[in-house]
Amino acid sequence: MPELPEVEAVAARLRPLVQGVRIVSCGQFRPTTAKGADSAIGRVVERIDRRGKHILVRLDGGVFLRVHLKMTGNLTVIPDARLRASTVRAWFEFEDGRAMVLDDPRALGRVSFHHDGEEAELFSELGPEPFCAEFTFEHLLRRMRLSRKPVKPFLMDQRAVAGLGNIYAAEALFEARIDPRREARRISCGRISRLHGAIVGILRSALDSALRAYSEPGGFTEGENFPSAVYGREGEPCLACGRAVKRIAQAGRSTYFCSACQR
DNA sequence: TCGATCCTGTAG
DNA sequence: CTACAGGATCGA
Repeated sequence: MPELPEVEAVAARLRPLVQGVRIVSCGQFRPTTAKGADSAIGRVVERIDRRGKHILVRLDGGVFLRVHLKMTGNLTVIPDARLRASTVRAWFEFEDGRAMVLDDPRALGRVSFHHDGEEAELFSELGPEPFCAEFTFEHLLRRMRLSRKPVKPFLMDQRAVAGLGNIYAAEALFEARIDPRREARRISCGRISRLHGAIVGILRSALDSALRAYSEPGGFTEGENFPSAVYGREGEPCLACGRAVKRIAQAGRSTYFCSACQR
């Protein structure tokens, strides 16, 4: 489920619920789910940050929990730590009886405990945040010139820019009218400029709708999010030209695109 | 750079 | 039953 916009929405909803609360116990589904989680016991949550698709739960004493939701994870607060859904894979009980839980049917999501000093190394391969000044057209150009990957797997690998996944990479390439199969380094300056704008624009509007969806009373309403132009629309008419949207496999993932509009 | 792998659920 | 899933890592 989550790319940068959804992860940011999860973090935003968490913030007011956990700030200043002390963790008194924790548990996990399997020892690989939340490595080092016990070290969080007795600490107070100071802040929730996000870096790419990672959620950082800052704790007192210069440490943090890193949470990655992978495909189907969700990080929420439940009112009673004892009443956990069967899909909860890691939980952190608070003094007041509530709990922050990693709920993930597919159990791919991970939590890990770190000292602040490890942060730089932890994210040394992670590209800049798409909404930060560091993510410029020049930066994208430079990175693209170095990669022989097809541009869509290139965008998904988190090193050129953090936070894009299978949906928004496809959507950005559609908006920029670029063929997802094209080698990154063989794409012209003009197209890269369009792509840069499309990445920021797509993530911006997806973030807006994710924040809206998460703030509504019903909570998280999946699918009601961002209306896709190409993702998941195999065989349906391209919104620009009417020809059928295609689906191909790239690096083991589905890629949706319009072979007429994207060249 | 590609395929297998981690996991479970759901759609066809 | 098989295919596939809004992710990422690992080894060949």
